[in-house]
Amino acid sequence: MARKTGSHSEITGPRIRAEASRLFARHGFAAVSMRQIAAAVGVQAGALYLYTPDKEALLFDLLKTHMEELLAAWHTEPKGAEPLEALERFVRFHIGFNLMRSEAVFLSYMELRNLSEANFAVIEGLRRAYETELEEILKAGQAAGALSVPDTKLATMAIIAMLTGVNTWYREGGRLSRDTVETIYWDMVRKAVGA
Amino acid sequence: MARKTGSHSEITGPRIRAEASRLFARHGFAAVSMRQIAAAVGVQAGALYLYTPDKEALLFDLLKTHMEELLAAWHTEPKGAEPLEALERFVRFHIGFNLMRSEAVFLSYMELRNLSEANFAVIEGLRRAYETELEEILKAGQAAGALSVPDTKLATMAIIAMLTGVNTWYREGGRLSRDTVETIYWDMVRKAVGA
DNA sequence: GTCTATAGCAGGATAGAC
DNA sequence: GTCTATCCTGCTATAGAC
Repeated sequence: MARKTGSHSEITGPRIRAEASRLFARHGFAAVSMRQIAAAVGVQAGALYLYTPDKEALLFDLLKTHMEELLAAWHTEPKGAEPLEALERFVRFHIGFNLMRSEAVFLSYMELRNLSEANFAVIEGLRRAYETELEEILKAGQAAGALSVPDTKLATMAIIAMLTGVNTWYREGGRLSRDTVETIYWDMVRKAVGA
Repeated sequence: MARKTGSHSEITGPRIRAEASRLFARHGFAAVSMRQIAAAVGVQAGALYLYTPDKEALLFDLLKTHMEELLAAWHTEPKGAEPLEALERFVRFHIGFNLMRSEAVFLSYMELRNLSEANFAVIEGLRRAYETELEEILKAGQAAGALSVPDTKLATMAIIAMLTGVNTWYREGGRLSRDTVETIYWDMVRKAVGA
């Protein structure tokens, strides 16, 4: 029997997260109301509180899940045997994954200040762990003489900023394919680290 | 005669912009109330409307002024005679200016979506004009054979993202001086463009 | 030019019916 | 699990006294 209202707990939770992510990315966390999220999902505002204790916890859940999936995805990538191979994999992985999850990436950069101190520290820790992955590649490459940078920490920050920047201008169906963009950026990174 | 309340139009206007900039950068445009800004300035909320027609116009004024000052400052820089000299000047200028105006830079990246369509277009135009300055340097360098990039447009975006990223981690009094950071980044940029 | 006061509305979150 | 109704708070912006 069809009915207007009923139980949908398995589907409503994910839909709330998806719509919240979309709305937060588009308008900003503070500018989006619980009523707007509820309307996008197709439920009443009160129903959201069955799935999250409050608005901030909803944001935290989105950011934490994203960062954990980013790290998990990177860890399943085949490791390059040589340092330059590992670096190329990182460059391509970062661009590819970030374009695939552009909404969540955007949130992770823009909405950190809306987290409580404790929750901020958690996300910050995950971000640092990811950055360390790249820095270790650079250090290993430097030690092996496969590349040469003035400062591995600064090179790490520079490369990540450069790669993440792709998200600000890349549009599907534009002038260049994702793969071409990855290749061009890999070329610039390779040269930048003196390899 | 001293008095508690009175005329301060010459000083209140700039103070409103300064406090609004600080608060918007720290908490986000949507999360800051007109009451908070007024309290920081030391006036009542109603008084703000003598200086701005509404909250969005206040943000637009901050962003527009910043972008215009950025372009004006760049245009007063001595131009390099050779392409590589010009590129080095751009790199050092961008890092230096952005660190000096970190609040406004942050706003210009984070709060664009809180502008009306028309105001957004104005800021976007100024940003594009600035990017074009770098792209012209790269094109000239490419034509002169002083450097080699796969794509000047992508190299422009990559370099700007990389340089602007300094703002996310640089802290005065940290491990490296501003000048050292500029030199390290210039080294990476120079190599990245194959010079 | 600034103040106090307030109109008019929207927000987060909860209570209790179904 | 969802809905309706509501509490309480805070917001932008304006009116009118000083």
